[in-house]
Amino acid sequence: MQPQHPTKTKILNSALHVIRSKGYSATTVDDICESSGVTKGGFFHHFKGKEELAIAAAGHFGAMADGLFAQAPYQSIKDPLFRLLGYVDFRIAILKGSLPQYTCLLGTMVQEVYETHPAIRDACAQCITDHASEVGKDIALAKKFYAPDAKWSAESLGLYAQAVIQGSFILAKARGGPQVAAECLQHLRRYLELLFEVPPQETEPSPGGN
Amino acid sequence: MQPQHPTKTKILNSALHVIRSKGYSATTVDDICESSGVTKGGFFHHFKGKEELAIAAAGHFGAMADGLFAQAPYQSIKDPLFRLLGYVDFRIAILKGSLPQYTCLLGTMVQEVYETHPAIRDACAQCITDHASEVGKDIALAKKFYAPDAKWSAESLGLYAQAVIQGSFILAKARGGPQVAAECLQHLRRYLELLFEVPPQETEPSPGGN
DNA sequence: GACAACAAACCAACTGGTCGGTATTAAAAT
DNA sequence: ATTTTAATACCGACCAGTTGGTTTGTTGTC
Repeated sequence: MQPQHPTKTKILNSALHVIRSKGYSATTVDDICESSGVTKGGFFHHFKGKEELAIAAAGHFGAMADGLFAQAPYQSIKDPLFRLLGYVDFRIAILKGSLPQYTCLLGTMVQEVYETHPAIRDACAQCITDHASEVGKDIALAKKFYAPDAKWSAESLGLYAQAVIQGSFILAKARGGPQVAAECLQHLRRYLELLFEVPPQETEPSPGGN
Repeated sequence: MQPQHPTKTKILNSALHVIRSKGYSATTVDDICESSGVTKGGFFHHFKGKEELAIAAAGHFGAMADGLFAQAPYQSIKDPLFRLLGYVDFRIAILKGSLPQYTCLLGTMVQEVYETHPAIRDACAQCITDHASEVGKDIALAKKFYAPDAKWSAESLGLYAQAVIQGSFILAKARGGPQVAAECLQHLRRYLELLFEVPPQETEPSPGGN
């Protein structure tokens, strides 16, 4: 939101990476201090404690993700259905680099702290829900045009997409690489194509993109 | 496998529950000792350390799951396609009780330790893969009969199902209840129906009853 | 009396968090 | 213009409690 202090941002960015690779409980405040080049005093000046950091990190991650998807090329596609498919393709495309780079902080954290740290859980849940309903907007539009009488709700399909994404990250972690995740997202894409009865070969109605 | 010492089994069962509710890193050896009524000496008599416990717990969980699904009622369905759909329905049906009861230990642990404890990760990955390929058997059979020319592989669809299941657990944890998970699994079921072109209303070809 | 199965006191390393202090900047008072 | 005040940002030694793990001791059984 605000420009924010560079030190605080550095801490948050470090938290993003460290927590995604070690999990919340296993990352120590010292880990984050070392990784961000801040001392303990500095850390506790900006955050009341580890839990507050986690909550802030969830928000930070959510904001970064929002920006990433808002500026992604698929947003220029006019048709909501193909924009939706573009979203899935984009999620496949960003499965690059090391696991902690493309993995989701929110899914990682909720799973660990859902019972022990309700405040962190709620922060994660909020961000996930927001993202799901953002995607859900396109789903709702696509439904209106292509499958107005379908039994399923746009909201539940949006959540389903997130479930697939989160689950594919788990498999990617288990197998040590993003290939399974990509295959899972291909299945998700196929499901959407089937639901909306997309003609088999039609990939994209040539918007303006590459 | 072997009858195993009752104390060891008690420890493993406690580990199952405690780790699923607090995660691997956050559960202490003392937690498990207290929860299982064993002292530290007893614990370290049976396990070299926390990591070995986690690996054993993964195997224990996998074995329990194997038993659960092997004896589930849907196994009596003759047709592999409807047996597959029965599997999904069964997974929906067992979403009862508190979150740590129906949640998956393997998915919880890999996500936390995939980088820091390769041995645990591999144990989890093995169990998940085994379960996926067990389900994959029915998928392969169903494919042979109902969709022999489909482009997707039975293996990838089996992994996809696991991804959906794991992801739906994450959403359930975030939202504090199993309802989202059930809706996600309904989408998975619908995907399978669409892939295999199951007639809309046909639910089950009446095997031997519920 | 040997050995597995446990009990429980104990330990060194680590963890989240505190605390007194310093550097820098900006407003306020002179 | 200069001094005073004060607030912010940051440092790093320190602390009390916890952690995984060890050690020594006890029990029961073959």
